[in-house]
Amino acid sequence: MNTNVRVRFAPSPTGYLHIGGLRTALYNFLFARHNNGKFILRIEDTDQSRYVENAENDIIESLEWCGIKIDEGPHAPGDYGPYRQSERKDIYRKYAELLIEKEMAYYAFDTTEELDQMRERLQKSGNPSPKYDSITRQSMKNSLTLPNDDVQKLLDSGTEFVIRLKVPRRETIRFEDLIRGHVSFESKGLDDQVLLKSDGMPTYHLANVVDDHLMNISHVIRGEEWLPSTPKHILLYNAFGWDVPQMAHLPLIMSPAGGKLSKRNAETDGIPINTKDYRELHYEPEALINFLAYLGWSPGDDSEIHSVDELCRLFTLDRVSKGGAVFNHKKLLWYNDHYLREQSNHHLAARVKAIAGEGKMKDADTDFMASVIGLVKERVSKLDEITEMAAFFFEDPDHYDEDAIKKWKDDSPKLVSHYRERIEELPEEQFEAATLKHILEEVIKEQGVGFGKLMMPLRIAVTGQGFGPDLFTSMELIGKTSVISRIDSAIKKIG
RNA sequence: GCCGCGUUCGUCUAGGGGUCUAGGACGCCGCCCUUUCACGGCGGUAGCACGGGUUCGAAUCCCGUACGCGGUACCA
Repeated sequence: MNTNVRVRFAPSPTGYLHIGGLRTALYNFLFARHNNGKFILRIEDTDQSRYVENAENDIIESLEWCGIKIDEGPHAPGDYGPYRQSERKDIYRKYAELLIEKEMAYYAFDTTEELDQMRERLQKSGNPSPKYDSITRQSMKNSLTLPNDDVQKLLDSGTEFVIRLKVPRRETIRFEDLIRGHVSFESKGLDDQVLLKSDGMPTYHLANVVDDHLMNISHVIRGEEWLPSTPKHILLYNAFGWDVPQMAHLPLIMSPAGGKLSKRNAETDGIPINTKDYRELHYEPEALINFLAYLGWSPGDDSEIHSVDELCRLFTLDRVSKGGAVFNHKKLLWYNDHYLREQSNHHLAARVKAIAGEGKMKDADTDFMASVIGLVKERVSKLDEITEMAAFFFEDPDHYDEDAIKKWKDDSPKLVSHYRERIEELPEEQFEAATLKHILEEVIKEQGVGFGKLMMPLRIAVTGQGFGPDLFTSMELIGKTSVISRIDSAIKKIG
């Protein structure tokens, strides 16, 4: 096994950490851990026009929330920094110029307008995707067509320029993708990619190759959207005379509506798109991670539940699938309720209190809250649902559920009143589930009715709902005084 | 349009020539449990995109077709 595995997650800070990006990070992390390697975070902030202030922090916090630990990155010093590309600007320029020396790249002075004109002209003559390539570059303004003196003059006068990769005219570029196997591209389909922009910043293509080499990256594991630009990267590695890292292109995460999971088509399906949204909506990070791990990968057995540590042990790239995977929100919820139930009542009690709004729930006794949670936790799939489901333990019902109220019949007030009389006689310390149940049994016997005839109206009176946890245990928890006053107001309000 | 990558139940997947009348999970449906709603247990529904090869034998290998997705920027 390779002992020098170094992989990187290289997001651009143009927004919050996308759920697809999170999975890419996760696979990189799992791969690194599985192979005793390093997981590196590199911030690809070379597009200054798209920079978003808080993005970098969000990326780091989101990864941390998920239990993905960064070995090297902007806030985790290592031997290969800096880990922000904007801070490496000079490096790229040096390497771009090296390429010019090697005649693998050239200066180009074309303005945006000239580029547009070229594309328009070519499009008119029937070329649907005009490229700046080995043919068109001959009629453009660059150091290949201009006399050396003119080039020097332009450079000296501070004229804006870019550096472009000189893509060979006819060459087949092949590489072995760890997930897809043999992949090949013809160079004639590639354009002379800009490597260094006119603002002096590198494009992704240059920066990524230079950094992966300088940072000693062994495996490039990234989304499939990068597959078509990989031949350009191979060309660059070859031009520099560097070894090409192992490549692995991950299948995309798709929206149920089809297409790459994006803000527009995912949120209409109720799928949060940013990792931060999952945190704010109180999803369990373990569930998200477990779910995401299985979106495009499986260990090959029938298992479904694994902790991050187990995933590290199990994860291998050869078990990553090739086809895109549709995000299945229901399954995420299934994972979520699994991880929720795994937690102790007391632990959950503290968490619920922390997220509860101002009110009795926030100030509740933790032991009491834990008992309540024991009753409701198997009925919810997300933490915040507990606050809704458990509300009646803390507050008297302020309204009665419409569907439930249909079970409140003409004889309900009478039956409920009988029960009320009986439990009122109970001393506080005997206000217990078993006793409460026993009394109900006696009442229905005396009245000659079935269980449900009293049960449902009682439930509605006490909880306001037609469903919920065991009523007797619930009443015990709510307490005698409150239960009786709830019965009284139900009889008054519903009739 | 061109280039590339894909295609097993609705969804995520197992499967790498015979053990596949294709296995698991989510979902859905039914039954059981039950004071309700859940949990749980049991059972069920549903799939190898299509057409050609190769082979004694193909979900598995090859070639087409269709469909899907991605790319086609001085964005990543």
